[in-house]
Amino acid sequence: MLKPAGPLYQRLMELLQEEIDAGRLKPGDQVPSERELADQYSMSRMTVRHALTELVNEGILYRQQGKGTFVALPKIRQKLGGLTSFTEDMVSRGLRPGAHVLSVQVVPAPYRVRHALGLPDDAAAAEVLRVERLRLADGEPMALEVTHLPLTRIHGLSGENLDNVSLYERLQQYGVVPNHATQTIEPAAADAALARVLKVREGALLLLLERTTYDQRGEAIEFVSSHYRGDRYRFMVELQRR
Amino acid sequence: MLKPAGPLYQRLMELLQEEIDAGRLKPGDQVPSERELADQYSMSRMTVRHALTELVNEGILYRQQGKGTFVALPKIRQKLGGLTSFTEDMVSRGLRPGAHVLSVQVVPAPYRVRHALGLPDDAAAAEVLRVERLRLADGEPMALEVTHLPLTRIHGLSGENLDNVSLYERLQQYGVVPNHATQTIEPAAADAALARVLKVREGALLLLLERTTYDQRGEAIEFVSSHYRGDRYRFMVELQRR
DNA sequence: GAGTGGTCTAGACCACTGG
DNA sequence: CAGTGGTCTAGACCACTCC
Repeated sequence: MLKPAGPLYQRLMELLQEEIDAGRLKPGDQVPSERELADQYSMSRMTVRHALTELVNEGILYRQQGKGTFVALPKIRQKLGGLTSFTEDMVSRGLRPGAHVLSVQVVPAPYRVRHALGLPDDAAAAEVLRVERLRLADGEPMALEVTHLPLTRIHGLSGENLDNVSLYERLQQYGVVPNHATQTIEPAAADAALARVLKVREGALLLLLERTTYDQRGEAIEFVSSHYRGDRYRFMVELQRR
Repeated sequence: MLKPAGPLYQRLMELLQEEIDAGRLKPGDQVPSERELADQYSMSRMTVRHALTELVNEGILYRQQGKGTFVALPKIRQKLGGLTSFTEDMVSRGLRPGAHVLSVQVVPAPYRVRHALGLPDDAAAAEVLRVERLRLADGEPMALEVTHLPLTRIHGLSGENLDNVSLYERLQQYGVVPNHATQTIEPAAADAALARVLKVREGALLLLLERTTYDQRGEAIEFVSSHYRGDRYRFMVELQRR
């Protein structure tokens, strides 16, 4: 039966999700037609469609005009191109995340950072908070992460207490809510400095991830440059056809 | 005015898109309220909502309950985690794509490929078409790409005429339509063989991309392993918060 | 209180699929 | 042909924001 809380369409979504999780609806199965569901749960067809549309967008169901709505294979049901923090990323891999803050400074933004964050083209006027953190997984070095935050958005955030803390969670307290990001990935090799902090040999394979994160309005809120150990980290992404 | 073709909500989407492209609606601007648009174009509010919801999903607009609907900054409006072929990828980078087929064979699927494609755990029973192609951009080597296709889906596809052709386009003729994919990315170094075909020095930095592509039903249709030149290629992805 | 988006109804007709 | 999803209407009330 439908749970007694929240919008109707969300309750129907949960109900169908549970049917699938419990195996009562298996991949490839046809779900009841929109008119049947509307009758069965005493709601209008538009409300049923709302629920089904959301589940289709999440890749849990798929529709075929004239035929019906069906349960997709489990593989689809992974998070698609999800924007996650390092903390969330490690937890989802079954690792214990951690951080050591190596340095926190207010610096004039270099050209690349100004460009990524959309700051004025005047280094003196464009100051950013630069946070350099060694990211750990199960206590071992995983990545060296350098975050640049425009000062305009985070007046109070000084550099204390960033050990073992998700910076994303901290930013939310300032009303800075990540919505989406663009990321580039390229191969790199460890120089002497990187080799020392990451505990790998010089020349070891690394993955350089550069990410610009935006809020809902499309305003840049951080630029992060991270060197991940190639022997410990493999980047995963879900791609969706349009 | 509204164009005289296709569903109403799509015509409204196009109209708003044009207003934005033409600069008559700028980032941060509030678009007319749903009730205003409904009045103005003589359609129901639900139809207006349908159009706006799609544009919000595409990251072109964003909504704030109680306040209004607004135009997002242009940065958002890139393709989000789009599943593209090598051909499309190169074209979007302004490069001329090409391919040299190095080998086409029917082989028993190795363990990794069987696993990725969800084939039976019996190498003899699980045969795949293995296509090895050198991918070019502006005539220069960009990547060595090894594609594995389950034979069950592509009875007629023999190995000819795959030069300078999008394999995706060819697959569509067999009713095999890519819908989404999972991809992993890790750093690699060129061994002697890779160095020779990619025209880089041995030990040069590469990016190893491994992709499993699925159709709408969630059935795996290909497994591709590609070594990209690190000096020419940088992987880009858009991440979306959920 | 006025205006916004969020949810919901009870119908309708069209386009596509399959027998 | 019957059944499916795709589009559309003309209302309604709720939740939230701002004044």
